[in-house]
Amino acid sequence: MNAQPTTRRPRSDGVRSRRAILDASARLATVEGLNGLSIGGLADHIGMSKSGLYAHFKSKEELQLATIETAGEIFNAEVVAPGSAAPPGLPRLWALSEEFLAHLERGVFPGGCFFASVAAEVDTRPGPVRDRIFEVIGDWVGALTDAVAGAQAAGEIDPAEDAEQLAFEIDAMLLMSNAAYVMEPSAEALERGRRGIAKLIGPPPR
Amino acid sequence: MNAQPTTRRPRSDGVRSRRAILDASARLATVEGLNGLSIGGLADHIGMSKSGLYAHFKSKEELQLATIETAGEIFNAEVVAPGSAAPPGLPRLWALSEEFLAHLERGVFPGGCFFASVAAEVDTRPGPVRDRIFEVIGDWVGALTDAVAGAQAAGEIDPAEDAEQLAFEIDAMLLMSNAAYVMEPSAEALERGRRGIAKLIGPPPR
DNA sequence: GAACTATACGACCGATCGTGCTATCTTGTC
DNA sequence: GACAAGATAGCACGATCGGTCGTATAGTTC
Repeated sequence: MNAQPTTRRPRSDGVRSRRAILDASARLATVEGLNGLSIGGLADHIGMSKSGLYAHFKSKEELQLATIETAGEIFNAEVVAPGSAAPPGLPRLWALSEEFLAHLERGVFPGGCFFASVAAEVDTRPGPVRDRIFEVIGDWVGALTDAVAGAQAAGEIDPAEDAEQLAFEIDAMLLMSNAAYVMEPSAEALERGRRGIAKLIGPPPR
Repeated sequence: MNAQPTTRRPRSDGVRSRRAILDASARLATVEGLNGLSIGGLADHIGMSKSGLYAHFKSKEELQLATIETAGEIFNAEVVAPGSAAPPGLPRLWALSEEFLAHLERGVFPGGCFFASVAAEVDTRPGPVRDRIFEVIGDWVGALTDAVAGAQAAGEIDPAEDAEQLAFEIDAMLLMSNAAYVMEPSAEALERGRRGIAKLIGPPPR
């Protein structure tokens, strides 16, 4: 439309602060919830004034949306990207599953899977926050479905199977592992998920 | 310690109010969350004054605990009891699953399964509220496990299977159906859960 | 109908919520 | 080193939070 020939640039310390805020926000939201997380509490947690923090966002909803974006990037970097690095077919499908379980065990988010934690909170509150969360979850399910289809194309999974259905079932195991692991953080919860997935698609290739 | 020989009796209108409060609270908590549900909001919702409502409970935590108890009774009456009425073995296992899916479809709780909704909120907050929720969930998983064991005893499921593992897998399908149904209330979410369970234990007997 | 008390209400408390406004630093550019 | 703009803190606001208190009402028992 037009030009802003001169400065609209953020400052270096500003972007550093913003990153720190959103990083803490994404992690804290899995414990306090997206709505339960208060501006003041978040500011205290990262040693900043409430108004100083708030100056980075126009509203709490914008903070929530930015938090979701950051959580999505973390999830992508910790789970989706390394999982997708595996060769297509069964290896990739198993890699995605194992990376998900591993990110639980690593405690990437203190309250378990960010999107599982947050979806339960906002699933009945229409608005852009809910919409964006559903989008990211849809992308994840899509990645699983694609991996299933890849395994079918490679002849490792019966092509007669409904790929979306199988992705649903695998995701069910992962989500259940997440819930069980948050309740009682032990290897058992993760192992049960693994065993469930193995029952669905066979043992991990090696 | 001492005797209160005479009147400590609640009044009839009191118990009616208390029931109405807890009934609304259990249902609203699946939308607003156990912490997100405010005393004032709940009072407005049932057309009562905040202080009048609050007089029934010593603290918000006690209201939450009573709410959980009420939700447990509802869940029991709507799902566990009718499911357990089916004959032991596969019929009962399938009945429990179908009753769970049916109570989602019936919209018994506007935010889906009460305990799934609320567990995600309190799973990282130690205290009596979390403890009680985990207990009820444990009872539910126990009922599923018992039903699996019953089906094994009847020779309908391979006795070599780990009953707890199979209960985990069935519960995973149900929880995933719940999550999907809350996101998009359509028969597809329920049907996917059914198909997943059928893959685990075979089609429902008739 | 009198006496008792569970119930319900309105007013109010201190704390905290999200959100602005303003002044003071800090950083990057010339 | 001056200067503009970005970043942060201080302060205050209206609303709402969980919670308390005194009081009026209505159900129960005799």
